[in-house]
Amino acid sequence: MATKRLSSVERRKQILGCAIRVFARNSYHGATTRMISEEAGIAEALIYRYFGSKRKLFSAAVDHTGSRLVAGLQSILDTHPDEPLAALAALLRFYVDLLERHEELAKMIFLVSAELDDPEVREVYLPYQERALSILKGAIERWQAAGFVRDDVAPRAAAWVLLGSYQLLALMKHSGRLDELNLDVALALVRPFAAAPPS
Amino acid sequence: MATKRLSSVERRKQILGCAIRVFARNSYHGATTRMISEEAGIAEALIYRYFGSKRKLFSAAVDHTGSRLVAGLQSILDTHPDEPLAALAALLRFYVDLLERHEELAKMIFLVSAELDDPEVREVYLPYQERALSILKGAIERWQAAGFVRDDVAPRAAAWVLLGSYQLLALMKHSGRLDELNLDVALALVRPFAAAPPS
DNA sequence: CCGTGGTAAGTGAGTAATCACTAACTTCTG
DNA sequence: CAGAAGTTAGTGATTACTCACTTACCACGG
Repeated sequence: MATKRLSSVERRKQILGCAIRVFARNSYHGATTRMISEEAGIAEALIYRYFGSKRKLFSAAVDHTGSRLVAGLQSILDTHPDEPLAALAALLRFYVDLLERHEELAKMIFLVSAELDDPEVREVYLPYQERALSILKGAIERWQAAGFVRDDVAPRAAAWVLLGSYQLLALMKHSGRLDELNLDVALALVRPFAAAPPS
Repeated sequence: MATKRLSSVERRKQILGCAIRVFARNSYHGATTRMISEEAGIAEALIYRYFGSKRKLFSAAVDHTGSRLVAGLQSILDTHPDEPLAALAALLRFYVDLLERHEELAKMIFLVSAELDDPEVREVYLPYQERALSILKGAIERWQAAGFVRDDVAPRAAAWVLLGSYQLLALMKHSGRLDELNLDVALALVRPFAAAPPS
């Protein structure tokens, strides 16, 4: 077709992006390699030159998603080292931004959770989840030491809740109820951490 | 085959049960009508006599799942009308029980969330979700009036969080980390409601 | 008690379409 | 011109779904 010729690394990136979009819209089994090739404007066979199989392509998509999630969390908690309230607000904003401006990535995280008994998916995704949990746990421990967060909060448990918050927002979004995400919900998610009741 | 002859209502129930199991294991697109017929020990054609199409069968499975979820919530909050702590504990136990003893149903809820941009699925599932939210919201409002729950908790927002808690537990379960669900996590989920810090 | 016929329950053998994937080919570009 | 980038035209297997058919059940007349 009128496809421009790309370098192999750029083409790989492009195919991966298109694949993520198609997987997000149709789930793994619902997406076809033909759909992906059409989204990318290339011949179906080219996918196999770059990724070998549909399954490996999906694994690459999961890997990309996980790495973006971890990178996002890391950067947020790095830029607010000792401002828990700002950090938590930024965390929620990060989630919402993911849901609204990077819908494909958001859907992928949800999709991965559903496809989590595929061994290959587990192997790629769970390490990222573990890193995300440990990043959150570390932040909570630091805030506890600084007296920002109640002492009787268990850091690992709180990390689970913060990570899981994303699932709640995603559920609201996919239900078409993200508009209900207001200060009330944010407060309900964040309140248990406050050393003193927030103003 | 050696299939016993059943009445139409019993056969319908049996096929639905098998379909839920197969859908839960393979997601909608991953499950095939052949798999379902084999699970039920019947000819594939019989599925179409009873349900018309794979999609309608899935809708029936979603409907069953939603109705079980709502019924469970309703019964829990009915049996603990003015004991918020007992009710919340029962709620978490209900979720965990769903995850451990009715794995197919648990997986279905997760699966529905992922398939939520299919209009037919939305149409079947969202009303159940709305009912679940309003059941939870009603309970929280009653507890507030009785002084069990802080006044600055927004009932609808809290209902979202309680409903979303299930997603967190499901994520832990599918990650193989349900063993981490201890008092700490339960407390992190429930603490924001307490009028006074729980003992 | 016995057949017996009507009907509901269930099956076998397909259909066209689509799936993931491949081999042999062409075209562009440094 | 060599090799990398990309395509064409298929492969057998599998998909959701259908149709013509058979079997078991049961009310009812004798």
